[in-house]
Amino acid sequence: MAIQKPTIPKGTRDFSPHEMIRRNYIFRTIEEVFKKSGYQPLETPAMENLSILLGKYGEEGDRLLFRIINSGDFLSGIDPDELTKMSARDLSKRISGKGLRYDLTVPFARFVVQHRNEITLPFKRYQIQPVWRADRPQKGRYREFYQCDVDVIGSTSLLNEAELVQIMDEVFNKLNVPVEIRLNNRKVLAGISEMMGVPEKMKDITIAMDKLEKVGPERVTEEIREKGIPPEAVAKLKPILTFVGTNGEKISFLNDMLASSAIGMEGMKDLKKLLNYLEKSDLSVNYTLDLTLARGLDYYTGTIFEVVATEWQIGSICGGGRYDDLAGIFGMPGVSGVGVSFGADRIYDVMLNTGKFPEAIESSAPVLFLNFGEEEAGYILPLLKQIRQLGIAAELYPDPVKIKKQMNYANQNQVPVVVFIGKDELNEKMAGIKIMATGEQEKVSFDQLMEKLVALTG
RNA sequence: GUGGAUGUAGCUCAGUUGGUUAGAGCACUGGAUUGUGGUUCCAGGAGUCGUGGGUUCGAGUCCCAUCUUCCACCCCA
Repeated sequence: MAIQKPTIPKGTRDFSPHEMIRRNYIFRTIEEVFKKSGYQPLETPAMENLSILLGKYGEEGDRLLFRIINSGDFLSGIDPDELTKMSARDLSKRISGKGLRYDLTVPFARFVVQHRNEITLPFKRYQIQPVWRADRPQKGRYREFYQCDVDVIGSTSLLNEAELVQIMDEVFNKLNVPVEIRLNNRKVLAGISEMMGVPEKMKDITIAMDKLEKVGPERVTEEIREKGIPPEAVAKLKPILTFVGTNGEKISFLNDMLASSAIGMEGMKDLKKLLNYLEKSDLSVNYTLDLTLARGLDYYTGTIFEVVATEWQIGSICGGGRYDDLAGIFGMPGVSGVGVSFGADRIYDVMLNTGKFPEAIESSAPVLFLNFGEEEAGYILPLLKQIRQLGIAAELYPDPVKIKKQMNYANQNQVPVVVFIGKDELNEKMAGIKIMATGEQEKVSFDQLMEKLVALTG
């Protein structure tokens, strides 16, 4: 058999030890913040039944779902004549019943409904797992990527929204990534389309509005007109597109604009309340009311969030919102949830490109014992056990190869402290300690060795 | 899903209008230094030129297909 070069599927990646150390730093930081606010861990399967996933993310989302072909003879029961006439779309329905999860929110809603008798509402959970989308890969866009979700389900209080903003604030503070949090409310967007007299066109309008920052007001109104919305309706939207002001000014402006829309006023009430909570939350991050923020996922109904890094353009690095009906779709109506998702891979890209990873997280073990031979190694084994019991990561080079090579290993792995115990040291009952950064070397008695290593690595 | 670029050693890249055995730097391995890394010097290994077809006496170079990566659109973390 011909040897073929090994490859991995499009849009997937391997993570080297160097990358994993940095990725784990991100995951750890995020998880700590989640835990501190009382969220509990949850994991769900990589695959879900397609009936759970389909129709939750809009038409585009259905297209981007990875489908898993049925096991066994998946063509049995399909008439061969029929097969040739079938569209790829219809065929996929017949031969696949499972798909890879597209996000963590829908599986969470499914979990809540399925285990409703085992959990108490409100239920707060976090979930850090990969998701898959059959999108075309680009910068900051992968087919397999990690989401870090926090959600609370079974509470309509806007205190939950405020808590999520606090979490975003703390996470990005800890990671030292400057961001701007954008807020909006789907009810306000519904109010805007109602005010325009075309409530049924809300989706078209919001998708177009979402592009305002990118293409400008002219192109937005143009796109909306192309969707068959009458000019007098478009004219009503214009002042909203061009309005500039503080959060407070936007609120009072919209209050007047949406006075005739019941749902719009409801959204305004929510926004006002949330902004009021946020003022009292002692936040250090910038948060702005962004009337053009739409969010693509179909299931959002209330508050929506999006976070962008201010120092590196890569799209949103965190996003989410409130969903009133997701549990209802699975047969548990009247249970509202709200949550946000941190995009770990994009956060990694931002931190990498803006140099935010701390140096201190690099080294795997701070102490390396050099290997001078069988006898010396035997002597080092109990020392290794001792130092590890003191909570310091340490390793013994496995082969008695040239010291130059062992030193090079220490250098490459950024080991800060190297311990020499060879024939000479055994005779003197002294250990050599070398500080790699400075090149300094000293000898200490075996009695003092542990104490010295603790001092050097503490 | 639409449009456009890209691919030569582990990495970053040279390679003339198609013409002998495809090069460099870094990295790696060995030596100068039989117990001391990050500097220097010397030597060495390493490439089915993304893959598969085609044109040609002859293809890394031209043509077609396909895959990868990247960019824009769509959409999104």
